[in-house]
Amino acid sequence: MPLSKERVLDAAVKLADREGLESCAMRRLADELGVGAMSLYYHVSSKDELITGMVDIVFSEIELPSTDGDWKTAMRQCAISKRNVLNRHRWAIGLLESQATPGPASFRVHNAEIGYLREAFSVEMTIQACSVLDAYIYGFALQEKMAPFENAEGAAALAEQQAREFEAQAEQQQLAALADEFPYLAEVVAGHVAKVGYDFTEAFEYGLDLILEALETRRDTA
Amino acid sequence: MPLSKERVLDAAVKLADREGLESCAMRRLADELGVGAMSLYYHVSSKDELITGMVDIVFSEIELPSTDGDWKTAMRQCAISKRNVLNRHRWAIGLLESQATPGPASFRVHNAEIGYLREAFSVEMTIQACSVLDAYIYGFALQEKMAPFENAEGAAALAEQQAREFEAQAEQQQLAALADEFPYLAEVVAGHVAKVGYDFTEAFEYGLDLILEALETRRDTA
DNA sequence: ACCTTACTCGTACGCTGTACGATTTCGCAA
DNA sequence: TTGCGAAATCGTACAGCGTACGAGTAAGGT
Repeated sequence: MPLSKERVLDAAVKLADREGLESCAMRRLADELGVGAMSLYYHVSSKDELITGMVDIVFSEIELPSTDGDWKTAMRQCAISKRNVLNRHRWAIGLLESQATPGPASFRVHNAEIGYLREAFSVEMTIQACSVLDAYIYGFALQEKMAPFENAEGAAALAEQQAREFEAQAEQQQLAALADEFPYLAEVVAGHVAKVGYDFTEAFEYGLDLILEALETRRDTA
Repeated sequence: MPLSKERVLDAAVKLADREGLESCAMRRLADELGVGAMSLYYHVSSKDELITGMVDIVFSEIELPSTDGDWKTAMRQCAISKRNVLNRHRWAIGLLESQATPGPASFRVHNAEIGYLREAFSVEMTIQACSVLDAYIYGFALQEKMAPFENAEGAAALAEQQAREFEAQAEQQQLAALADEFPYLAEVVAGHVAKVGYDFTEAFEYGLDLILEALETRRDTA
């Protein structure tokens, strides 16, 4: 099977998924493909182009619902799919919006989103809605990426474990001082997250619906 | 004036502001301070610690309003200050929330935000509100960072310029085909942004108020 | 048989972070 | 003043990075 741009990009995405973006070096990627390092440069002009291509693959995985339903459910599905894709490819989170030259898959997604919204909103309002929703989705994915746990149980477990260490350790004074200095934060972390945990999916959809409903209200009262 | 951790971090932040994070290499930073490269490692144990320190400086610049006023104006001011700080230090945008170990300034900010919200909301709702607002702010900053223009006039100028090239160039067919393929996107870009431009500050505050009002409504109807 | 084109890859260069050990500088006790 | 331990500085070296350059190979058309 010959090398090709597609094969290179696919391998790069898989490698980044598996071992992180920093492991996705040219020599390493070439090894993965059983090929010399410089061979990659025939199909990809630079590492920047490689990453641009990888990002566009990520965009292409976003599912765009048909234009049948109303704008709200369409945007909702779109947002949820976006978050899922971003969670499959966490390395892409800081890059999606920071690409100098967006690829075709990026155009496709934005065009579809604007299409859904234009059905119900003015051009000005469509731009605003797109901006707010996109910002929320990327920002949420960013938070999710850095969180040291995966789900509600994990969050509760981690918080509880830290509470245990809190009592057991000799650093107790320091941590107690910390809780003293930041009482509100301590209340939330120790008093709530440790008990019921934190469910990212639930939190995401709560905020998403909050924004969607607010947009609807703005439209009706405009 | 002797070297110190503070002096190193300050110089690093200034260098990153001026020439970008990628220019902030250890040797370069040492030159900036008129010092050998390895001298930095006496005050900072690794580049990671350097960056963690830089991020905490950024957090420390966020202005936290007094707890006198109501939660809404407090959170509004806080959000606006956050965006301003993030725009002064664009290199920090992808890093703020991706730090494994948040510094004290980060705790301080989150504690204050939670404090404002707890005055009006339940613990659960406070967590949600914090999550939504933070996600929006970081996401918006991310969009702003990658945009190839700075303000409304710039946006209009750029869009218009591209429209000119659109007609002038031999690539016309390609671009026309692009506009054909993505009609909604084309309408927004060519038909609106090119005319009235795009004002980031205005857009940011529109979305911010949208979310703040939605939170207020949720609280009152709960 | 020969040339062209498409493709692969070895070597080398300048950059990065940083481990290690030598060196310099400084404050304080004798 | 001298001497000594600690604090601070820095030169060298190494492994890794992206990639410029040019040599090498394989396949297809004449």
